[in-house]
Amino acid sequence: MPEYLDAVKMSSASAPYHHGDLRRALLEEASVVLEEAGPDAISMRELARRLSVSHAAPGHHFAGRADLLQELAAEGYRQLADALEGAMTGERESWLRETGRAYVRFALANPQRYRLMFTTGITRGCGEGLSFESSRAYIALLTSVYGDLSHLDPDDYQLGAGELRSWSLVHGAVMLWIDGQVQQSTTEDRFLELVDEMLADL
Amino acid sequence: MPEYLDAVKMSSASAPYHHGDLRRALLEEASVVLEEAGPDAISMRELARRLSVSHAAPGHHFAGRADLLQELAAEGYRQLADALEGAMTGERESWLRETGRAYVRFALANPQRYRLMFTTGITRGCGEGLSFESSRAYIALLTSVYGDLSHLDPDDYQLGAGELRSWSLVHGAVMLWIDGQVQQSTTEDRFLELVDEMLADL
DNA sequence: TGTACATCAGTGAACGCGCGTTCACTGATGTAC
DNA sequence: TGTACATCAGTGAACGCGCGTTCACTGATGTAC
Repeated sequence: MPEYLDAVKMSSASAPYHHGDLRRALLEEASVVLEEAGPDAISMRELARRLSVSHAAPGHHFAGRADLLQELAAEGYRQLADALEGAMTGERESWLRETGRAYVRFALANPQRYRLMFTTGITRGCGEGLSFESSRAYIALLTSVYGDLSHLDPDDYQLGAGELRSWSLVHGAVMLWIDGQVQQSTTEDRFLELVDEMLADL
Repeated sequence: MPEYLDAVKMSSASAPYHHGDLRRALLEEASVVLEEAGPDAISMRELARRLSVSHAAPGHHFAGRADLLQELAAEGYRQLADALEGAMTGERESWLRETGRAYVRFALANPQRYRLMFTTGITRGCGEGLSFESSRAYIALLTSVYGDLSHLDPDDYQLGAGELRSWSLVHGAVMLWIDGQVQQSTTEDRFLELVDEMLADL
């Protein structure tokens, strides 16, 4: 029983006037809708419907639809950054391969979240939280390619062939999979094997 | 002056009752809207508005919005297939690199068309025309990787690491660019240079 | 401990939007005789 | 060459949908005294 239902516990069977933690419930339900039907399927009214709440209620917790989507994306970038950073615990030689594996696994576990993060332009003109987390993920990616970044001047950074190659490889594989472009009969396990093979001699 | 305006030529200044070639005009205008604002921005009413025609008129030429989008996608796949096939005229060793370059250039010249083709699921349950052209493009891609495909049994084909690597690389680079994930200050020319570098030792 | 009151998080009705699709219609075109 | 008629490609009004957002409101909560 989710924590935000605490408010209901002691009350009668009829729905309580206050939800308990509608904000969190909205984010959780939005995640469900997201993976069920993609970013476009998320609407304030749909979420309200699913949570048996009036369709104006979400307005008290998010400035608007865009605000909610940014929050979802930020969550995703945080998880992705954590995963990438966590993949660089072993020896330096393994970083590139391991972050690649972690990257693809995150995306395949959260395909529509990944799509939201990378193909909807949600990072354009976004809030601080989102841009902080997405920067973290990008820095982790750069680190996996170059190791130490201390010699790198943030104000003078230019996209390089190294990170473009690695990022394109994982992003491409992931997007082909997510968008159903990979031959139908390929199983997820088989696909991951192929990805590992692809990353082995990166 | 587009050919479909022939019908207007001889008439007075007032709009003629019949358009001339509304079907073609719809496809052309849809291409414009597509590149201006992406696949989601294409609607039958918007196209009708732009062509100064009643909003029900497009219904006489396309079974529905999906039908029109499939036609746009099919056009794209035909162009892509032509470009890839055209890139394999030199010596065998250059095929992979040259098709890669052609692939990326097609996508960067038609970014939203590319998005329509690869990220909207438009090929699922599509008509013959579309699936024929997209197959042509895929076969060209396979040919660039393996050369002769005659030993390959179409009924027994399984996705291999070779085509996954090449396709992921170009698809990934292209999608990152199209979705604005590449550092803003990177120019298109610079990006193409990086892509060529990336493809040089494929 | 009790009460007044501010604040917060809900409700539900309403507005305005754009969309796809359907329908009876009508003007223009082309063909058969 | 002229005329009757079928066919085609438009029109414009209407229906129903879901959406985001706004608004005056009200019920619940928590705090000050």
